[in-house]
Amino acid sequence: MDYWFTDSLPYLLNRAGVALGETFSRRIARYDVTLPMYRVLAILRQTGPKSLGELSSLVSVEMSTLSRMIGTMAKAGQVTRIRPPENGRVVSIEITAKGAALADELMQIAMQFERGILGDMDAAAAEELKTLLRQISQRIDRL
Amino acid sequence: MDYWFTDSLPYLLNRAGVALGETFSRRIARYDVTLPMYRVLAILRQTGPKSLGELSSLVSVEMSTLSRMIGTMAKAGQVTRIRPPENGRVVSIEITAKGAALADELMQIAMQFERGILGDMDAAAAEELKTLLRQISQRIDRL
DNA sequence: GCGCAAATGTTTCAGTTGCAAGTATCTACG
DNA sequence: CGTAGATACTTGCAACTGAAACATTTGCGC
Repeated sequence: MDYWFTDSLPYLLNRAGVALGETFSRRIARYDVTLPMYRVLAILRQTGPKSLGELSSLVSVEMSTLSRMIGTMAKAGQVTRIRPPENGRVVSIEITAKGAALADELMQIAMQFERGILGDMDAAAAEELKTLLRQISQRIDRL
Repeated sequence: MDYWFTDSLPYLLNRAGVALGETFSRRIARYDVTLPMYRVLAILRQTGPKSLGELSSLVSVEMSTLSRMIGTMAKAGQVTRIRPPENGRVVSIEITAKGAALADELMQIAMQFERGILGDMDAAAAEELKTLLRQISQRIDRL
């Protein structure tokens, strides 16, 4: 046997991802923000308005799910939906001042969290890890 | 700004994990097996019978969800639930011959899939990546 | 310009999930 | 022994999800 499932990339990736996600979710739960919501806030905050479709692929969430999520975030005053006059099909999602403030606060927590995880890990190794993860995503998209 | 969300570890990890999972799921869909089911089969196949609780933590799935999943897998004749006489609380999940054959077939696909992903990536780099992922999981469990 | 296909979101509905409560078994302690 | 508490799993129920149907807008071919 030259293949060990528990040494396979998808398994290890899923395991680490779920563990990270659960832990971080608990840490931001008191803000009444779920992890995917945080991702939306962070991306809007750092890269400006996005259409639903763009957001969907950026945060890896189904568009129908995201549509509803944006609805509740809009109700909470964190984002707004805008129909740009130049293209009535698209919905541009923009972050509000309130949402931006929240995003800033949460990103502080995320920074600390990531530092805690990478901790004493070699900085170069961490960078290498990230590069590999990016390569993997790209490779799959192209597959 | 010294923090870029889309360069953060949880984001990259989730992105790669979701992409990998979706692609592989599609590839095994014709066997009527979901990705978590495949994980259960592969683990049982390679490491022998496990209790529900053990399986739950190994495949990162809630026990209640897993309990129902094992129910449908049992109906499909892939696994059996056994109450060990020496401990009536536990349910030992064992893979059947049919399940084992299926697991073998799916693991072949998984091997090819992983080779396709890692592709021309440096073997040492891939090993390093896996080591880092293991470290991250451990570090979180201990956190 | 007009009709029709494609693009982009939203809604509906059936199926799934996760939490909390329930059940069964075991263990420890008086 | 008997009973309180812990452990391991299952089930009920409300909330959530994804696929498909729907609605709206745009752009293409004629």
